[in-house]
Amino acid sequence: MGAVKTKRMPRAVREQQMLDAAVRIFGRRGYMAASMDEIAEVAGVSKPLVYLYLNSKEDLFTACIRREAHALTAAVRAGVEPHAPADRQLWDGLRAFFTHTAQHPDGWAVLHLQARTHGDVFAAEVTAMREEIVAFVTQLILAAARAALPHPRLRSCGGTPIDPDLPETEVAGLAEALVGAAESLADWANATPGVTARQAAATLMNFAWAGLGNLMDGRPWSPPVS
Amino acid sequence: MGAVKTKRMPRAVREQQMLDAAVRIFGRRGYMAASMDEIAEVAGVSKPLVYLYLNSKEDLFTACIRREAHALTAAVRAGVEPHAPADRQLWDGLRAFFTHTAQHPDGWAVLHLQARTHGDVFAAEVTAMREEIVAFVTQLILAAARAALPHPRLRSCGGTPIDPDLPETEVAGLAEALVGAAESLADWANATPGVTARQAAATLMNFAWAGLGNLMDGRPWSPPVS
Amino acid sequence: MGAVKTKRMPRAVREQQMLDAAVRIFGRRGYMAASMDEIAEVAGVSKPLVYLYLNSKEDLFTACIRREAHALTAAVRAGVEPHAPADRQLWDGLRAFFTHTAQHPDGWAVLHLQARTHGDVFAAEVTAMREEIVAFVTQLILAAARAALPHPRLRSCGGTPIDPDLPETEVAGLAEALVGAAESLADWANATPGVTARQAAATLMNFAWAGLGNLMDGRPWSPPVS
Amino acid sequence: MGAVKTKRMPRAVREQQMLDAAVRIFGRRGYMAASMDEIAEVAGVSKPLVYLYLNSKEDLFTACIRREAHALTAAVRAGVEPHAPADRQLWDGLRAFFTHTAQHPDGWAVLHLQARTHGDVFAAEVTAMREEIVAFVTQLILAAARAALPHPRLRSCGGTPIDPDLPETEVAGLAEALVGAAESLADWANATPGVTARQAAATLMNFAWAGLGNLMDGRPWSPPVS
DNA sequence: TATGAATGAGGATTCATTCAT
DNA sequence: GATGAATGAATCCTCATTCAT
Repeated sequence: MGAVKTKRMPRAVREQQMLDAAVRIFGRRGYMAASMDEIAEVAGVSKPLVYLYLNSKEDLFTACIRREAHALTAAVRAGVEPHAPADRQLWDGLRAFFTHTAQHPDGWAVLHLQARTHGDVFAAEVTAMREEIVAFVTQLILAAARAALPHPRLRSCGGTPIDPDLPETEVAGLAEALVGAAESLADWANATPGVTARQAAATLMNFAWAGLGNLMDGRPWSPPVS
Repeated sequence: MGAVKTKRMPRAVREQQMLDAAVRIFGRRGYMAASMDEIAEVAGVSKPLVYLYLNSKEDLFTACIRREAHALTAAVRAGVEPHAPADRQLWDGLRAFFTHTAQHPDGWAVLHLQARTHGDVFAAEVTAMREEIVAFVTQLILAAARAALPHPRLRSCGGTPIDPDLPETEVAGLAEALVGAAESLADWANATPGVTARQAAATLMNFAWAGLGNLMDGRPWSPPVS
Repeated sequence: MGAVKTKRMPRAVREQQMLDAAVRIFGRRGYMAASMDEIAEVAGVSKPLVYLYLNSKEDLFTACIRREAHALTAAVRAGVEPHAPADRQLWDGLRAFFTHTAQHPDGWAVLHLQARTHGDVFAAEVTAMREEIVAFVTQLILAAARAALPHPRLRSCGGTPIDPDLPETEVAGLAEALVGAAESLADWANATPGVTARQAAATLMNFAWAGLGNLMDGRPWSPPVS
Repeated sequence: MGAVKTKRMPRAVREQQMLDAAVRIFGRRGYMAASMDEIAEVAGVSKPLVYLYLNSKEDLFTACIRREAHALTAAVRAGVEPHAPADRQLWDGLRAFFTHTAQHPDGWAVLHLQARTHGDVFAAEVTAMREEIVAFVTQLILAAARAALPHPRLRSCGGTPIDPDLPETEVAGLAEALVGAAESLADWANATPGVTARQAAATLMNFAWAGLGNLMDGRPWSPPVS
């Protein structure tokens, strides 16, 4: 069942094998339900070796989170051209994101489901990554807002914050919503056969960009007085 | 510690005490880390009684999920006027949703974090609720689309799906995105001091309604040819 | 092999059974080599019950030390008449001591061998008891010194310390030596067939009270007829 | 940390380094708590080399005991002049003993604490050494007795045992007591700041040679000026 | 209705020990 | 002569679950 038993590998290689196995098991069973026994077996290695290299279940899980977080952000970064217009950057980033989550469902489960559910220590680890992404999205939103400056309602105000209707908290909320929607769609795309990364990205772009566009146009939805 | 020890309560009351305790512990510790011992203690009851009434840890957790799911959907339903216009319904529903999740953080944690992380059996339980909400949102989207029917591009088509540009999967994706964004914002609002349910709802309405509005207007964002 | 399996005992009884087993195993195997498994088996009980009642191996060992220390000091105290002359008190105390250590070899091993060898926490536990005994002996030595006051060289000094030749550290050293000798003789008596508690006590009285020098002078201390 | 890593040492040297490390670790952590890993690290050597040279943990511990036992008896022997009077021999021997134990606390811990606590095999090893010392002390006691022969009560008996009041067991007990007192005082002196080897020896000489009774008579044994 | 007493099963972790180079 | 790589076997401890009353 486990990996083919190859003996005497250099440490670095074995460590990757172990992380592979761990991500798989943690992603499928959950942090607590995962047993070090199973992880070792899937890694094709004895349990003591796992401890020798990775110290403890906690450390192993942290290592998984870090590796997967790094892989995900790297994938997104690699998909984006830094100097493209904001909508293009978002589109590219989302495609990269959905592609990666579709190709690494266990890693995505580790990040999105498991890490946030098993203690602040682990949660903090993902939060760091998430904040990086939220910051990236926030920047895109602001860039888009700046691009929309010629709009009459905005033209007049040349300072910062760009728009009184877009205070910091509001922008943070928008970014949060967008990221949350993306995360949800990733699960949905993985669970719904026939939905490609491209389609998921298109759906979200439609949803978000058109919405944000209107926002920038100064036509925000306004709550009833109630 | 735990509930005051009162003897000989009617079964229904005792059961609620147990579920209260269980939701609290499951929500805070997670399904696996929660111990029946602690739950019984917090409930102010002996462990065998918990088993007598609720059978097993699994059943207890399921009961928690059901109760909290029911409470949440009931709260949302209670907040919405069925015959109001779609945007009003969405606005009311979101406010009810954010209010409830803010007031029942442990219940929300059970539904949003724990139930989805510990096996398909539990996940299915939330999925049912989620689908109900997604269906509700889907309906609102379609209602909005219908309301936009006078629009030239849509007028001509009288069947279902209403619009060739809005096939079923697309609408499902949009609803999914909206719900996902709402879920994320609930966490964000709970974690960010000073963000009220109303603000969270407004943020999401801005984000979503304006976007959907544009969509209905036939100005969808279109992906670059790449 | 273990105790007869009797079910459903009140907690206090079971706890004593567990301590009995633990003292036996700890005394024979040593703290670290003793396994909770074996202790549970010898106690005729499942392992979880041991943990339920006594928390951890450490706590269990501490409980053993305390119980045995208490039993030993109680035995010595019970053997001594508080108002008898010093030599009589010493004689009685030693007999009680050697009798007890002979009858509870495992308890004695726990106190004398194991507790002192496995970490300061445990050592401190015995040290408390030992200091009590050393204090008792110190008192006897001082009492004897006072009784010897009529001696010309001592008569003249009526203050404290009674004798410039017996400063505090010196007396402490003497008491330490006596107690150490007693401890050693307890092991020796247990290991040497045919040596009774009475003989061990007599040997030590001779050694300590009369001194080897006096012994040579043919004036050995002789035990009262009792 | 650990010894400086020097490569390619002759076997004998390496072995001593290992024993040094082992005595230190065994003395401080105890036999069972000591790990071969730590010993190897402190010795500045890889674990397989330890096994290559010393076979097993058991053998390593035995080697430690032997080396330390030998060192201790050698130190005592070196301190004693074989043809001096008995009291002088005892005095010198004790001083050498207390000096050595003070200078080699880890070795002393191995002999006095660890070796006796972890199984008969090791205990036997120390017992051998102890018996040698007890025999030496026994001889001194007998020598002293012979020196006291002119005493009326002893003169008449020319056989062995020299004195009906000093049968073999009795003498053995006295020697045992003296050795036990010495061992205890060694611990006490090591633990009590400001107590020198000389003072410990004097205390024990007073105690043993003169006896508490004589002490009270104001005739304490006094160390030669040396 | 309610519980004190009890356990089977399993999980994380460590350690002495050995290959293969 | 020396070591990085690897493991079988225990050990402590916890937990969901059930009797017997």
